[in-house]
Amino acid sequence: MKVSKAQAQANRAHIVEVASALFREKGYDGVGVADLMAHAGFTHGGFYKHFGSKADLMAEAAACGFAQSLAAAGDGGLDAFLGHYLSRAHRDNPAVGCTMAALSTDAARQPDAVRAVFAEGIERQLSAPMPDEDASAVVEEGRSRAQRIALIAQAVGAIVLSRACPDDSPLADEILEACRHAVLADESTRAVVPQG
Amino acid sequence: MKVSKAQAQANRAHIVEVASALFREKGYDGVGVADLMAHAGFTHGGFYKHFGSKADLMAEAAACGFAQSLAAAGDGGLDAFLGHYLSRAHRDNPAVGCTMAALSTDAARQPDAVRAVFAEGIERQLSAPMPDEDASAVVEEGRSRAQRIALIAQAVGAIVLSRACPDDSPLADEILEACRHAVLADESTRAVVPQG
DNA sequence: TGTACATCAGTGAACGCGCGTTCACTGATGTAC
DNA sequence: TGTACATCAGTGAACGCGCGTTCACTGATGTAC
Repeated sequence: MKVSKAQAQANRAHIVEVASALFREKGYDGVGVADLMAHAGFTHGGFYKHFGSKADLMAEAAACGFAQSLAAAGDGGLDAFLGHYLSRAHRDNPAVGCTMAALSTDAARQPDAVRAVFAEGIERQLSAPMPDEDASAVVEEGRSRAQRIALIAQAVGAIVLSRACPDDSPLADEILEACRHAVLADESTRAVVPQG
Repeated sequence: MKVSKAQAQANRAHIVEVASALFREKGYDGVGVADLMAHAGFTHGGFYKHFGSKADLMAEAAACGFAQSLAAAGDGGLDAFLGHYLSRAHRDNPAVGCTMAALSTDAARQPDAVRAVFAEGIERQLSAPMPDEDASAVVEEGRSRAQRIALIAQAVGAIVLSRACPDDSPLADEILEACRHAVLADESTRAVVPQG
Protein backbone atom coordinates (compact mmCIF):
# COMPACT_ATOMS: atom_id res chain seq x y z
CA MET A 1 0.00 0.00 0.00
CA LYS A 2 1.39 3.32 -0.99
CA VAL A 3 1.18 6.33 1.28
CA SER A 4 0.94 10.06 0.59
CA LYS A 5 4.18 11.96 0.05
CA ALA A 6 3.63 13.98 3.20
CA GLN A 7 2.99 10.81 5.19
CA ALA A 8 6.09 9.11 3.78
CA GLN A 9 8.20 12.11 4.71
CA ALA A 10 6.74 12.11 8.22
CA ASN A 11 7.36 8.37 8.53
CA ARG A 12 10.96 8.86 7.49
CA ALA A 13 11.47 11.59 10.07
CA HIS A 14 9.85 9.34 12.67
CA ILE A 15 12.27 6.51 11.86
CA VAL A 16 15.23 8.88 12.26
CA GLU A 17 13.95 10.07 15.64
CA VAL A 18 13.33 6.54 16.89
CA ALA A 19 16.76 5.46 15.66
CA SER A 20 18.38 8.45 17.35
CA ALA A 21 16.95 7.36 20.71
CA LEU A 22 17.56 3.62 20.26
CA PHE A 23 21.15 4.14 19.11
CA ARG A 24 21.87 6.32 22.13
CA GLU A 25 20.41 3.67 24.42
CA LYS A 26 21.95 0.51 22.95
CA GLY A 27 24.74 1.69 20.68
CA TYR A 28 25.00 1.36 16.91
CA ASP A 29 25.73 -2.36 17.08
CA GLY A 30 23.03 -2.95 19.66
CA VAL A 31 20.15 -2.03 17.37
CA GLY A 32 19.30 -3.96 14.22
CA VAL A 33 17.44 -2.60 11.22
CA ALA A 34 14.50 -4.92 11.93
CA ASP A 35 14.46 -3.89 15.62
CA LEU A 36 14.47 -0.29 14.72
CA MET A 37 11.74 -0.43 12.08
CA ALA A 38 9.54 -2.45 14.44
CA HIS A 39 9.95 0.23 17.12
CA ALA A 40 8.96 2.84 14.56
CA GLY A 41 5.88 0.78 13.66
CA PHE A 42 7.00 -0.66 10.32
CA THR A 43 8.37 -3.86 8.87
CA HIS A 44 12.03 -3.98 8.04
CA GLY A 45 11.72 -4.31 4.26
CA GLY A 46 10.81 -0.68 3.72
CA PHE A 47 13.98 0.59 5.34
CA TYR A 48 15.89 0.82 2.07
CA LYS A 49 13.18 2.94 0.47
CA HIS A 50 14.31 5.66 2.88
CA PHE A 51 18.01 5.04 3.52
CA GLY A 52 20.92 3.73 1.49
CA SER A 53 22.36 1.77 4.40
CA LYS A 54 22.36 1.49 8.17
CA ALA A 55 25.46 3.71 8.26
CA ASP A 56 23.54 6.43 6.41
CA LEU A 57 20.89 6.32 9.09
CA MET A 58 23.55 6.51 11.81
CA ALA A 59 24.71 9.82 10.36
CA GLU A 60 21.18 11.21 10.08
CA ALA A 61 20.21 10.01 13.54
CA ALA A 62 23.31 11.64 15.00
CA ALA A 63 22.46 14.93 13.33
CA CYS A 64 18.94 14.62 14.73
CA GLY A 65 20.35 14.03 18.22
CA PHE A 66 22.63 17.04 18.04
CA ALA A 67 19.76 19.23 16.86
CA GLN A 68 17.66 18.10 19.83
CA SER A 69 20.47 18.88 22.28
CA LEU A 70 20.87 22.38 20.90
CA ALA A 71 17.15 23.01 21.16
CA ALA A 72 17.07 21.79 24.78
CA ALA A 73 20.17 23.54 26.16
CA GLY A 74 21.10 27.08 27.03
CA ASP A 75 18.17 28.60 28.90
CA GLY A 76 19.54 28.74 32.45
CA GLY A 77 22.92 29.52 33.95
CA LEU A 78 25.93 27.21 34.21
CA ASP A 79 24.69 25.90 37.54
CA ALA A 80 21.34 24.88 36.06
CA PHE A 81 23.03 23.35 33.01
CA LEU A 82 25.34 21.22 35.14
CA GLY A 83 22.50 20.26 37.46
CA HIS A 84 20.75 18.83 34.45
CA TYR A 85 23.64 17.45 32.43
CA LEU A 86 25.49 15.88 35.34
CA SER A 87 22.38 14.40 36.93
CA ARG A 88 21.47 10.79 37.63
CA ALA A 89 18.43 11.30 35.41
CA HIS A 90 20.63 12.13 32.43
CA ARG A 91 23.07 9.33 33.19
CA ASP A 92 20.29 6.75 33.53
CA ASN A 93 18.38 7.79 30.41
CA PRO A 94 20.83 7.93 27.54
CA ALA A 95 18.01 7.51 25.00
CA VAL A 96 16.87 11.08 25.62
CA GLY A 97 20.29 12.42 26.58
CA CYS A 98 23.42 13.84 25.04
CA THR A 99 24.52 12.24 21.76
CA MET A 100 28.19 13.02 22.39
CA ALA A 101 28.17 11.19 25.71
CA ALA A 102 26.16 8.24 24.40
CA LEU A 103 27.72 7.58 21.01
CA SER A 104 31.12 9.25 20.58
CA THR A 105 33.00 6.01 21.19
CA ASP A 106 30.69 4.11 18.85
CA ALA A 107 31.05 6.85 16.24
CA ALA A 108 34.84 6.62 16.42
CA ARG A 109 34.57 3.12 14.90
CA GLN A 110 32.25 4.21 12.07
CA PRO A 111 32.96 5.58 8.59
CA ASP A 112 34.04 9.19 8.15
CA ALA A 113 30.52 10.21 7.10
CA VAL A 114 29.26 9.48 10.62
CA ARG A 115 32.26 11.08 12.29
CA ALA A 116 31.90 14.19 10.16
CA VAL A 117 28.43 14.65 11.65
CA PHE A 118 29.94 14.33 15.11
CA ALA A 119 32.64 16.90 14.43
CA GLU A 120 29.99 19.27 13.10
CA GLY A 121 27.77 18.57 16.09
CA ILE A 122 30.59 19.25 18.55
CA GLU A 123 31.48 22.39 16.63
CA ARG A 124 27.92 23.63 16.83
CA GLN A 125 27.78 22.97 20.56
CA LEU A 126 30.87 25.14 20.86
CA SER A 127 29.39 27.93 18.79
CA ALA A 128 26.04 27.85 20.54
CA PRO A 129 25.41 30.42 23.24
CA MET A 130 26.75 28.81 26.40
CA PRO A 131 25.31 29.21 29.84
CA ASP A 132 27.07 31.92 31.78
CA GLU A 133 26.93 32.89 35.39
CA ASP A 134 24.27 35.41 34.37
CA ALA A 135 23.60 37.21 37.65
CA SER A 136 27.05 37.28 39.23
CA ALA A 137 28.58 38.66 36.05
CA VAL A 138 32.12 39.12 37.26
CA VAL A 139 33.37 37.53 34.08
CA GLU A 140 33.74 40.08 31.35
CA GLU A 141 33.57 38.31 28.03
CA GLY A 142 32.59 34.77 28.89
CA ARG A 143 34.53 31.61 28.27
CA SER A 144 37.14 31.28 25.58
CA ARG A 145 36.69 28.61 22.91
CA ALA A 146 39.34 26.47 24.60
CA GLN A 147 37.54 26.81 27.90
CA ARG A 148 34.25 25.76 26.32
CA ILE A 149 35.95 22.71 24.82
CA ALA A 150 37.41 21.80 28.20
CA LEU A 151 34.04 22.21 29.89
CA ILE A 152 32.28 19.96 27.38
CA ALA A 153 35.02 17.33 27.58
CA GLN A 154 34.76 17.22 31.36
CA ALA A 155 30.97 16.89 31.31
CA VAL A 156 31.05 14.19 28.64
CA GLY A 157 33.80 12.31 30.46
CA ALA A 158 31.84 12.41 33.70
CA ILE A 159 28.73 10.87 32.11
CA VAL A 160 30.76 8.27 30.23
CA LEU A 161 32.61 7.15 33.37
CA SER A 162 29.52 7.26 35.56
CA ARG A 163 27.63 5.04 33.12
CA ALA A 164 30.44 2.48 33.12
CA CYS A 165 29.85 1.78 36.83
CA PRO A 166 27.34 -0.77 38.13
CA ASP A 167 23.79 0.41 38.77
CA ASP A 168 24.07 0.90 42.51
CA SER A 169 27.68 2.07 42.57
CA PRO A 170 28.38 4.99 44.90
CA LEU A 171 31.31 5.90 42.66
CA ALA A 172 28.92 6.55 39.76
CA ASP A 173 27.16 9.28 41.73
CA GLU A 174 30.39 10.59 43.17
CA ILE A 175 31.81 11.19 39.70
CA LEU A 176 28.86 13.39 38.75
CA GLU A 177 29.07 15.39 41.95
CA ALA A 178 32.84 15.81 41.82
CA CYS A 179 32.74 17.16 38.27
CA ARG A 180 29.85 19.49 39.02
CA HIS A 181 31.79 20.99 41.90
CA ALA A 182 35.05 21.12 39.99
CA VAL A 183 33.52 23.10 37.13
CA LEU A 184 31.80 25.56 39.44
CA ALA A 185 34.98 26.00 41.49
CA ASP A 186 36.95 26.63 38.33
CA GLU A 187 34.31 29.14 37.27
CA SER A 188 34.64 31.10 40.50
CA THR A 189 38.44 31.25 40.32
CA ARG A 190 38.36 32.26 36.68
CA ALA A 191 37.11 35.68 37.77
CA VAL A 192 40.14 36.07 40.04
CA VAL A 193 42.70 34.89 37.51
CA PRO A 194 41.20 35.77 34.11
CA GLN A 195 44.18 34.37 32.22
CA GLY A 196 42.64 30.89 31.95
CA MET B 1 46.96 -32.38 21.48
CA LYS B 2 47.19 -31.55 25.13
CA VAL B 3 49.61 -28.96 26.43
CA SER B 4 51.49 -28.57 29.72
CA LYS B 5 49.72 -26.82 32.58
CA ALA B 6 52.21 -23.99 32.51
CA GLN B 7 51.76 -23.59 28.74
CA ALA B 8 47.97 -23.64 29.06
CA GLN B 9 48.12 -20.95 31.72
CA ALA B 10 50.42 -18.85 29.54
CA ASN B 11 48.10 -19.34 26.56
CA ARG B 12 45.16 -18.21 28.62
CA ALA B 13 46.98 -15.08 29.75
CA HIS B 14 47.97 -14.43 26.14
CA ILE B 15 44.33 -14.65 25.02
CA VAL B 16 43.33 -12.14 27.71
CA GLU B 17 46.04 -9.71 26.61
CA VAL B 18 45.15 -10.01 22.94
CA ALA B 19 41.46 -9.55 23.78
CA SER B 20 42.24 -6.51 25.90
CA ALA B 21 43.92 -4.82 22.93
CA LEU B 22 41.38 -5.92 20.32
CA PHE B 23 38.40 -4.87 22.44
CA ARG B 24 39.94 -1.45 22.99
CA GLU B 25 40.49 -1.06 19.28
CA LYS B 26 37.17 -2.36 17.91
CA GLY B 27 34.80 -2.44 20.87
CA TYR B 28 33.21 -5.48 22.51
CA ASP B 29 30.76 -6.01 19.65
CA GLY B 30 33.45 -5.44 17.03
CA VAL B 31 35.48 -8.52 17.96
CA GLY B 32 34.13 -12.06 17.64
CA VAL B 33 35.34 -15.06 19.59
CA ALA B 34 36.73 -16.65 16.42
CA ASP B 35 38.48 -13.37 15.45
CA LEU B 36 40.04 -13.10 18.82
CA MET B 37 41.27 -16.67 19.09
CA ALA B 38 42.75 -16.47 15.61
CA HIS B 39 44.67 -13.31 16.61
CA ALA B 40 45.96 -15.17 19.66
CA GLY B 41 47.08 -18.04 17.42
CA PHE B 42 44.36 -20.60 18.22
CA THR B 43 41.16 -21.97 16.76
CA HIS B 44 37.90 -20.80 18.26
CA GLY B 45 36.77 -24.13 19.71
CA GLY B 46 39.15 -24.02 22.64
CA PHE B 47 37.82 -20.73 23.91
CA TYR B 48 35.36 -22.34 26.32
CA LYS B 49 38.07 -24.44 27.92
CA HIS B 50 39.36 -21.14 29.34
CA PHE B 51 36.31 -18.89 29.73
CA GLY B 52 32.67 -19.43 30.58
CA SER B 53 31.45 -16.87 28.06
CA LYS B 54 32.53 -13.89 25.99
CA ALA B 55 31.24 -11.61 28.76
CA ASP B 56 33.55 -13.33 31.25
CA LEU B 57 36.49 -12.54 29.00
CA MET B 58 35.34 -8.90 28.69
CA ALA B 59 35.64 -8.57 32.45
CA GLU B 60 39.06 -10.22 32.58
CA ALA B 61 40.35 -8.24 29.63
CA ALA B 62 39.20 -5.00 31.23
CA ALA B 63 41.01 -5.88 34.45
CA CYS B 64 44.11 -6.62 32.37
CA GLY B 65 43.81 -3.24 30.65
CA PHE B 66 43.48 -1.37 33.93
CA ALA B 67 46.50 -3.18 35.35
CA GLN B 68 48.56 -2.17 32.31
CA SER B 69 47.52 1.48 32.69
CA LEU B 70 48.54 1.54 36.32
CA ALA B 71 51.91 0.02 35.49
CA ALA B 72 52.51 2.59 32.74
CA ALA B 73 51.40 5.80 34.51
CA GLY B 74 52.74 7.95 37.26
CA ASP B 75 56.44 8.41 36.64
CA GLY B 76 56.56 12.01 35.48
CA GLY B 77 54.76 15.20 36.48
CA LEU B 78 51.30 16.31 35.44
CA ASP B 79 52.71 18.01 32.36
CA ALA B 80 54.35 14.80 31.19
CA PHE B 81 51.25 12.77 31.96
CA LEU B 82 49.01 15.08 29.94
CA GLY B 83 51.53 15.24 27.12
CA HIS B 84 51.22 11.50 26.84
CA TYR B 85 47.56 10.95 27.64
CA LEU B 86 46.22 13.83 25.54
CA SER B 87 48.48 13.10 22.57
CA ARG B 88 47.58 12.20 19.01
CA ALA B 89 49.53 8.98 19.51
CA HIS B 90 47.23 7.92 22.32
CA ARG B 91 44.10 9.00 20.48
CA ASP B 92 45.12 7.15 17.32
CA ASN B 93 46.15 3.91 19.05
CA PRO B 94 43.33 2.87 21.34
CA ALA B 95 44.54 -0.75 21.32
CA VAL B 96 47.48 0.17 23.55
CA GLY B 97 45.76 3.08 25.29
CA CYS B 98 43.48 3.82 28.20
CA THR B 99 40.73 1.27 28.84
CA MET B 100 38.41 3.88 30.36
CA ALA B 101 38.58 6.05 27.27
CA ALA B 102 38.25 3.14 24.85
CA LEU B 103 35.55 0.99 26.46
CA SER B 104 33.57 2.85 29.12
CA THR B 105 30.60 3.40 26.80
CA ASP B 106 30.71 -0.23 25.65
CA ALA B 107 30.98 -1.38 29.25
CA ALA B 108 27.90 0.63 30.20
CA ARG B 109 25.84 -1.73 28.02
CA GLN B 110 27.32 -4.89 29.51
CA PRO B 111 26.34 -6.98 32.56
CA ASP B 112 27.19 -5.77 36.05
CA ALA B 113 30.16 -8.14 36.24
CA VAL B 114 31.93 -6.13 33.54
CA ARG B 115 30.89 -2.78 34.99
CA ALA B 116 32.10 -3.84 38.45
CA VAL B 117 35.58 -4.27 36.96
CA PHE B 118 35.34 -0.77 35.53
CA ALA B 119 34.28 0.76 38.82
CA GLU B 120 37.16 -1.00 40.52
CA GLY B 121 39.55 0.09 37.79
CA ILE B 122 38.46 3.73 38.07
CA GLU B 123 38.72 3.50 41.83
CA ARG B 124 42.25 2.17 41.60
CA GLN B 125 43.25 4.96 39.22
CA LEU B 126 41.99 7.41 41.83
CA SER B 127 43.91 5.75 44.63
CA ALA B 128 47.11 5.44 42.62
CA PRO B 129 49.80 8.05 43.18
CA MET B 130 48.94 10.84 40.79
CA PRO B 131 51.38 13.02 38.97
CA ASP B 132 52.00 16.27 40.82
CA GLU B 133 53.78 19.40 39.81
CA ASP B 134 56.85 17.94 41.48
CA ALA B 135 59.36 20.77 41.17
CA SER B 136 57.18 23.85 41.65
CA ALA B 137 55.62 22.38 44.78
CA VAL B 138 53.43 25.30 45.73
CA VAL B 139 50.55 22.93 46.38
CA GLU B 140 50.74 21.54 49.87
CA GLU B 141 48.88 18.27 49.97
CA GLY B 142 48.12 17.50 46.33
CA ARG B 143 44.76 17.12 44.70
CA SER B 144 41.63 16.16 46.57
CA ARG B 145 39.79 13.01 45.54
CA ALA B 146 37.13 15.12 43.83
CA GLN B 147 39.82 17.00 41.92
CA ARG B 148 41.38 13.72 40.78
CA ILE B 149 37.99 12.53 39.57
CA ALA B 150 37.45 15.76 37.68
CA LEU B 151 40.90 15.52 36.09
CA ILE B 152 40.33 11.97 34.90
CA ALA B 153 36.87 12.80 33.57
CA GLN B 154 38.24 15.69 31.57
CA ALA B 155 41.07 13.63 30.10
CA VAL B 156 38.76 10.74 29.20
CA GLY B 157 36.20 13.12 27.70
CA ALA B 158 38.87 14.77 25.58
CA ILE B 159 40.04 11.46 24.09
CA VAL B 160 36.49 10.23 23.53
CA LEU B 161 35.45 13.41 21.71
CA SER B 162 38.68 13.65 19.75
CA ARG B 163 38.26 10.08 18.50
CA ALA B 164 34.72 10.79 17.33
CA CYS B 165 36.03 13.32 14.78
CA PRO B 166 37.14 12.38 11.26
CA ASP B 167 40.77 11.40 10.76
CA ASP B 168 42.04 14.74 9.45
CA SER B 169 39.77 16.94 11.53
CA PRO B 170 41.47 20.02 13.02
CA LEU B 171 38.87 19.95 15.78
CA ALA B 172 40.16 16.56 16.94
CA ASP B 173 43.60 18.03 17.63
CA GLU B 174 42.16 21.23 19.05
CA ILE B 175 40.21 19.29 21.67
CA LEU B 176 43.38 17.63 22.97
CA GLU B 177 45.27 20.88 23.12
CA ALA B 178 42.45 22.83 24.74
CA CYS B 179 42.07 20.27 27.52
CA ARG B 180 45.79 20.05 28.11
CA HIS B 181 45.96 23.81 28.57
CA ALA B 182 42.79 23.96 30.67
CA VAL B 183 44.10 21.40 33.15
CA LEU B 184 47.48 23.09 33.47
CA ALA B 185 45.84 26.49 33.87
CA ASP B 186 43.56 25.11 36.55
CA GLU B 187 46.60 23.60 38.25
CA SER B 188 48.40 26.93 38.38
CA THR B 189 45.37 28.79 39.82
CA ARG B 190 44.77 26.08 42.39
CA ALA B 191 47.86 27.30 44.19
CA VAL B 192 46.39 30.81 44.36
CA VAL B 193 42.95 29.76 45.52
CA PRO B 194 43.47 26.48 47.38
CA GLN B 195 39.79 26.09 48.17
CA GLY B 196 39.07 24.07 44.97
C1' DT C 1 -14.68 16.14 -13.23
C1' DG C 2 -13.91 11.22 -14.40
C1' DT C 3 -11.13 7.37 -16.02
C1' DA C 4 -6.60 4.68 -16.93
C1' DC C 5 -2.22 4.07 -15.65
C1' DA C 6 2.40 4.77 -13.53
C1' DT C 7 4.62 5.44 -9.21
C1' DC C 8 6.56 3.93 -5.08
C1' DA C 9 6.07 3.40 0.37
C1' DG C 10 5.39 -0.46 2.76
C1' DT C 11 5.12 -5.87 3.14
C1' DG C 12 7.12 -10.22 4.13
C1' DA C 13 9.95 -13.99 2.49
C1' DA C 14 14.51 -14.92 1.33
C1' DC C 15 19.80 -14.26 0.58
C1' DG C 16 24.52 -15.19 2.45
C1' DC C 17 27.07 -14.41 6.42
C1' DG C 18 29.12 -14.21 10.97
C1' DC C 19 27.83 -14.51 15.57
C1' DG C 20 28.25 -17.17 20.43
C1' DT C 21 28.18 -21.62 21.81
C1' DT C 22 28.35 -26.89 21.73
C1' DC C 23 30.38 -31.22 20.80
C1' DA C 24 32.90 -35.44 19.35
C1' DC C 25 37.49 -36.15 18.69
C1' DT C 26 42.84 -35.97 19.16
C1' DG C 27 46.97 -36.80 21.41
C1' DA C 28 50.58 -35.05 24.56
C1' DT C 29 50.71 -34.39 29.56
C1' DG C 30 50.40 -35.90 34.10
C1' DT C 31 49.48 -39.68 37.29
C1' DA C 32 49.02 -44.31 39.34
C1' DC C 33 51.19 -48.46 39.86
C1' DT D 1 62.64 -45.98 36.42
C1' DG D 2 59.14 -48.00 33.19
C1' DT D 3 54.42 -48.99 31.71
C1' DA D 4 49.14 -48.19 31.39
C1' DC D 5 45.74 -45.10 31.67
C1' DA D 6 43.08 -40.81 32.75
C1' DT D 7 43.05 -35.97 31.92
C1' DC D 8 42.04 -32.06 29.33
C1' DA D 9 43.91 -28.02 26.08
C1' DG D 10 43.25 -27.49 21.55
C1' DT D 11 40.84 -28.87 16.89
C1' DG D 12 37.35 -28.24 13.52
C1' DA D 13 32.63 -29.18 12.17
C1' DA D 14 28.15 -28.05 13.44
C1' DC D 15 24.03 -25.79 16.09
C1' DG D 16 20.41 -22.10 15.94
C1' DC D 17 20.05 -17.35 15.48
C1' DG D 18 20.02 -12.56 14.11
C1' DC D 19 22.39 -9.55 11.19
C1' DG D 20 22.26 -6.13 6.83
C1' DT D 21 20.49 -6.29 2.50
C1' DT D 22 17.62 -7.77 -1.68
C1' DC D 23 13.49 -8.66 -4.09
C1' DA D 24 8.86 -9.76 -6.00
C1' DC D 25 4.64 -8.14 -4.74
C1' DT D 26 0.63 -4.98 -3.05
C1' DG D 27 -2.34 -1.29 -3.49
C1' DA D 28 -3.30 3.60 -2.44
C1' DT D 29 -1.47 7.92 -4.27
C1' DG D 30 -0.53 11.01 -7.85
C1' DT D 31 -0.65 12.05 -12.76
C1' DA D 32 -1.96 12.17 -17.67
C1' DC D 33 -5.64 12.51 -20.60
